[in-house]
Amino acid sequence: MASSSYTISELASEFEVTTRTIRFYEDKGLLTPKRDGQRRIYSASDRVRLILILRGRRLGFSLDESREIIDLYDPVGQRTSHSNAKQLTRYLEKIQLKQSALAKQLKDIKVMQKELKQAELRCLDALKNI
Amino acid sequence: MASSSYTISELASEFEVTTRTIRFYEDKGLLTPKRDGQRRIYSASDRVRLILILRGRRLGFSLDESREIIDLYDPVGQRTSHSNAKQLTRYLEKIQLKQSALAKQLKDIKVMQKELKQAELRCLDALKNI
DNA sequence: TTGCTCCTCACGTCACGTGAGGTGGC
DNA sequence: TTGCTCCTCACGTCACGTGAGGTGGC
Repeated sequence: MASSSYTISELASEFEVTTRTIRFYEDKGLLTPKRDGQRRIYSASDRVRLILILRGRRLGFSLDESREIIDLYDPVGQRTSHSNAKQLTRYLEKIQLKQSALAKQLKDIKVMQKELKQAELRCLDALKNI
Repeated sequence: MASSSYTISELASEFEVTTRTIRFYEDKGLLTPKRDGQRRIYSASDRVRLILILRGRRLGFSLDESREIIDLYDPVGQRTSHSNAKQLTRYLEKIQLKQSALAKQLKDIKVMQKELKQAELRCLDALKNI
């Protein structure tokens, strides 16, 4: 495959964030693009990490939580820290914690959707009766 | 029904937030409790507003967005601002905007759940093969 | 008097927004 | 030279966290 690299403004416009936001994530150690002189060069994997960070952001995660999520996606076995049972169990617990947090959020969304639906109906009804 | 009023610490412990957080919402005009001397007295409707704010917070909404949500729940017809078709249409549009935002968030959650499930399986598999 | 809960500043932090001022190659 | 995109400070903002220091009634 061809060289898949990106400039900061390419990523910024693709994901509709400011360049400041992307630089901020680098400052916090979440992204580590290469450099061409002063210019930042982002790889395909940098781009994937950014996608994960921004999805976390949309769900209200802190950067530390997104950092964890990225670590959780890291394939098992590619890191020596996962090579023993103790680490794997700890890792599994973290995954399950995130899962229950997501389940709770899903519940919140469904409740809010139901309530908005009702508000919509009340509104349509009021419009009809004008 | 009996007097349903609450102290700040009662609400704080019920919803697991700090009293600072609740006072902050008052500072921003989202809550307007009565006073008994210096002490704040929260009504049942203050409590409902707090519930809505905190649900918004769990979904990553800003306080201004939560303020809008609260307004959207406000029953049609109890506010004169809704008495004409133009206002009702504007209101309906806002509801539908929120609905599509929630739909997007729901999608994000489902993707993340799927990925965490895969990470969980990889992990369980690695544990089995130790 | 001691505890407890409440209160009001007020400075700190996190995740950026928003200029200010400067550089580099078509 | 002019534009464009990139860069590095650095101060501002939002949503609180976290003490500091003080009050009031059992």
